[in-house]
Amino acid sequence: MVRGSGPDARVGRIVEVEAYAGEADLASHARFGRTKRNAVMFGRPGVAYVYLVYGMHHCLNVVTESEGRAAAVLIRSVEPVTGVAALRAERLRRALERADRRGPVAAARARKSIAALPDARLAAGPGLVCEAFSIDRADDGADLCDPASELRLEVDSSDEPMPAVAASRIGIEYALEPWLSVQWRFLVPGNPSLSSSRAGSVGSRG
DNA sequence: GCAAAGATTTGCT
DNA sequence: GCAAATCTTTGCC
Repeated sequence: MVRGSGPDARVGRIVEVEAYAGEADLASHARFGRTKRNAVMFGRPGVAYVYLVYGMHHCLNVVTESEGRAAAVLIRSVEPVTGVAALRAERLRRALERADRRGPVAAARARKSIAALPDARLAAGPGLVCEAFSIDRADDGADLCDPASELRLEVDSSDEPMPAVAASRIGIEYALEPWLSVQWRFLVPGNPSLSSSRAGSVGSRG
């Protein structure tokens, strides 16, 4: 995944994703049909579907199926590759934004907290990916396959192929079976940039 | 028109 | 371990 170009580019490897497959998938935003929010999911593939979750965090998805079929892949975790300083700076900027509303003590805590983060943890979660890569609703509908796009997907052929295992999806307790426990989360086992908060406890059976 | 819950993260108890 | 922050969408009045 790439944001920007030249020396200022921010680049990371996607190491954890979740699939949401069509209107029948009771865990998907498409389960109630087409809405203003999920409209791009029904459009052509290779496009970014970005939405605001819990009123505060953005999540990045890649539309996957042909037009009219509402499927997408949620980018859950990214391993920073280049532009690490910029990723950290953006995390810090966002943390300070939140902390400043609670006073100087909170701001100092936020600085310390971001500074202590290992590089690998800068985009270790769907909301954090969007913070570190400055992704918001402005990117909704962007063509991720166009090399000229500010935000895009690229294949690094020099990379070793990464092993992936399947696991159950996260944060969809409202869904019914079989959608609740279908193994549609895919991750690179042991990668230091995997999301941690709920991912660990839900269990990542391979 | 209003209440409730959500594909999350953080900070305090 | 739990609640808060905060806005979009659904579902019911």
